[in-house]
Amino acid sequence: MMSIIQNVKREDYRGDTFMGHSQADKAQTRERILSAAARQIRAQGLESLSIGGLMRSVELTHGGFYNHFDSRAELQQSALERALQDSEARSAQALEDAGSAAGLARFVRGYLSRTHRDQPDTGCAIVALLSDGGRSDDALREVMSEHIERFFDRVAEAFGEGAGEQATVAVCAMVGALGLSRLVTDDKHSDEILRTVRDFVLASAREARAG
Amino acid sequence: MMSIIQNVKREDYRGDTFMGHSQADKAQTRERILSAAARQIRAQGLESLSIGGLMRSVELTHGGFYNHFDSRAELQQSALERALQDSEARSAQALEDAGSAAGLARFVRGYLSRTHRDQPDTGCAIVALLSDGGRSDDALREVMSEHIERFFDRVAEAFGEGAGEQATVAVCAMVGALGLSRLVTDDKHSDEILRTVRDFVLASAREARAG
DNA sequence: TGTACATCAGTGAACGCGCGTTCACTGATGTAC
DNA sequence: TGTACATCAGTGAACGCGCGTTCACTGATGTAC
Repeated sequence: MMSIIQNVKREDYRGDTFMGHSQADKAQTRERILSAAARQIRAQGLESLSIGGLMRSVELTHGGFYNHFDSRAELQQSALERALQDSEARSAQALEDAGSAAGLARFVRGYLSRTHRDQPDTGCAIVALLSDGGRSDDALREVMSEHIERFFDRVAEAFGEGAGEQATVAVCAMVGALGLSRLVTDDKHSDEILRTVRDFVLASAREARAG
Repeated sequence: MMSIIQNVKREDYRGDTFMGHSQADKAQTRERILSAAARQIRAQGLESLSIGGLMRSVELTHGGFYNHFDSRAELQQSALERALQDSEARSAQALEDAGSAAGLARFVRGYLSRTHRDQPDTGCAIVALLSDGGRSDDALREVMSEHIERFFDRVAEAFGEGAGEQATVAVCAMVGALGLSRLVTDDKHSDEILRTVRDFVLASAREARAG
């Protein structure tokens, strides 16, 4: 009986969630935990990470956590880095052809889209963790700061030479708009904030690249 | 012996922290707790509120908390409202003569000052709790949303008729700039963000009021 | 190819700890006479 | 004015609970022969 049940479970798990015991399997499990954590902190904040809840969300039990991370603190740091990388990769992709005006416009439209507003867990970690950053220890703060600097640099590059100040304003306006649009409960006003700032940034970028 | 010590303590407390037992005394104690909580959540977030820590910070013991609030949840709501009112009162004061360009300029300079950046606990609650808001229950979210709407309205009014979009951009840029300036660890860059956005908003306001 | 053994990812009970909350108690204040 | 009593803000021990962390154990996998 027991072995039948076990076998059935094994079948179900194969290729699904259960990963076997090879080193590659272990790395894959770690990846699933980390990926879930990176989403969790963007949705609910750095302090919302609980080992029990996180492991449950990837259908494992809490004890196994320590096969992959030394402590909750290490997880927080890794999850923050992952969350920032995730969102950086996304914007990097959009800005890939940053030399072209189209790339920049595509990035701005995506950043200030309703989709981005409504899916914080897969979106920009800087906005998702804007208030959390200042409350963390120096190591976490430094990680955030570096990614923010890169964000500014990337946008400045896309805006082009001599438009550094316009790029700075654009980044601040985009970050503020996304954050505020997520809190405003009136959908129409929330949409309007996104639209208004999007149009402003697009116009500013056109002007910068033309001038 | 005991009574002497007691008397000494009473003397020390008189007019200092101990408040007696009248209704006014009770209200004053509640006020001290609430005021500390409103600063605490701006410095460390809504979830950082602990009854023990809070009561210790106003030099009382945890048990007495329930003479003033029903639960931690009620405290969070009250503290959030207080924090938002605190910061709204500040900006209202600066914008008091919003009809004059000087009032608006004073507000913008104060909002994007290093002082404001370096003292989140007494500053704008919207920025301090920008990421926390979305994680709270509907009641707290609604409170934040209403204050955000008022913030937009106030600034729009100061910008004047027909400059609603410029006002929207200004609010987003100010919120983003303050939040980002708090995370950037390089002081020079942090200052530069504040300065750049301040100059942009001041110019935008001048233009709006002139046009 | 088949068998015996070692490895180690994952399990789940157990731990100490800090939290929110309750409650019996204290003692200074305000009130009634 | 002085005295006896009621009130109630504040105290601190105690509670149940969920958390991070540990650890003895399981059993599927990979390896040695």
